Amino acid sequence: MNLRPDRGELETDAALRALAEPRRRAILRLVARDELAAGQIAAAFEVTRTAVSQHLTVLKNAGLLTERREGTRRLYRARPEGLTGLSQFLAEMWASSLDVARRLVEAERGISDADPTAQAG
Amino acid sequence: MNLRPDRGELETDAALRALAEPRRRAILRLVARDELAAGQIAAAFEVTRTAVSQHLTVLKNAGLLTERREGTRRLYRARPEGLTGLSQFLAEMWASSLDVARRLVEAERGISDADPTAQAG
DNA sequence: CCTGAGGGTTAGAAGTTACTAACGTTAGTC
DNA sequence: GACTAACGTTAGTAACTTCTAACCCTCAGG
Repeated sequence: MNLRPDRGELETDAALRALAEPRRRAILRLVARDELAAGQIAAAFEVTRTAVSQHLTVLKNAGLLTERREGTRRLYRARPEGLTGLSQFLAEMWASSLDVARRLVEAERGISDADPTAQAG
Repeated sequence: MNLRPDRGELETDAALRALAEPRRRAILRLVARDELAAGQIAAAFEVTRTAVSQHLTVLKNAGLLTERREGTRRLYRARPEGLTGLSQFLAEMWASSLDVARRLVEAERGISDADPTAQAG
C-alpha cells in the first residue's frame, strides 16, 4: 500500500504540519481572539519579524489564516474553516478506535460465551 | 510573552508532532481499525521495518498507541485517549475564531448604527 | 521626486527528522 | 545448546525546518 493522499489528506497534512510548531500555535491563538497586525504579532515574541513573517506564510498557505491589507499594514485573523479537515480526521480516528475497543470487548465476551458468531456488525 | 507550555500543551505538542507525519497517520489508520503486529504494519509500506519501528516508538511516546506483547510479537492498537488534548485544542481554537467573527459582525453593525460602545466582551 | 514606516523575501547557518544498514534482544523449536 | 522468527536499537547520512541578517517592496506624506 502506498501513501495516496486524496484532496482532504493534503489539506489535513498542511494544517497538521503548520500546527506542529509551538510558535505557530501561539501565533494562531493570538489572532484567534483578535485581528492583529504583523508587527503586533512579532512584538509578542522574542524572535525577529522575519521568523514571524515566515510562520505567518506557513499558516496562510495551510488555510489557517486570512490576510487583510490596510494601508501599509497587514492584518491577520484565524480562519476556523482551515480546521474542519483536521477535525474530521480526528473524529474518524476516534470512531475507528472506539469501534476496535468495542469489538475487542465483544470478542472476549464471545470467547467466554463460546459463541463464535458474536460479532459487532 | 514567552511560550509557556502547561501540561496539556506538552501532551498536545507531542500528539501534533506525531500526527504531522503522513506515514505515522497511515500507520495510525491501520491500527485504528485492527490490532496489528509490527511486521504486518511494516509489510503495508515500502520502507524498512526499522523506519516503521521508529514511527511506532514516536506514536507510542505521544500516547497515541498501545503496545501488547504476545510471544515474540508486538501488537499495536490506536489509543483514542491520546487525541483528547488535541481535540480540546481544536475546539478552543474554533470557539475563539467564531467569537472573533461574531464580534466583527457586531462591530460593523455598531458602525452602521453609529454606536461606538457596541462591543462584545 | 524623496523619506520613513510597515512587512515580505532571499541566503545561509544550525538544529532536527526520517531513512537505511548492521547489530542486539527475546521467545519459541529442535 | 543451537537455530530461527520477530522486533527493537544504534550509527551515520540526506533532506528538511527554523532561525538571523541583509535586501527589496509598497503605501502615505511632503
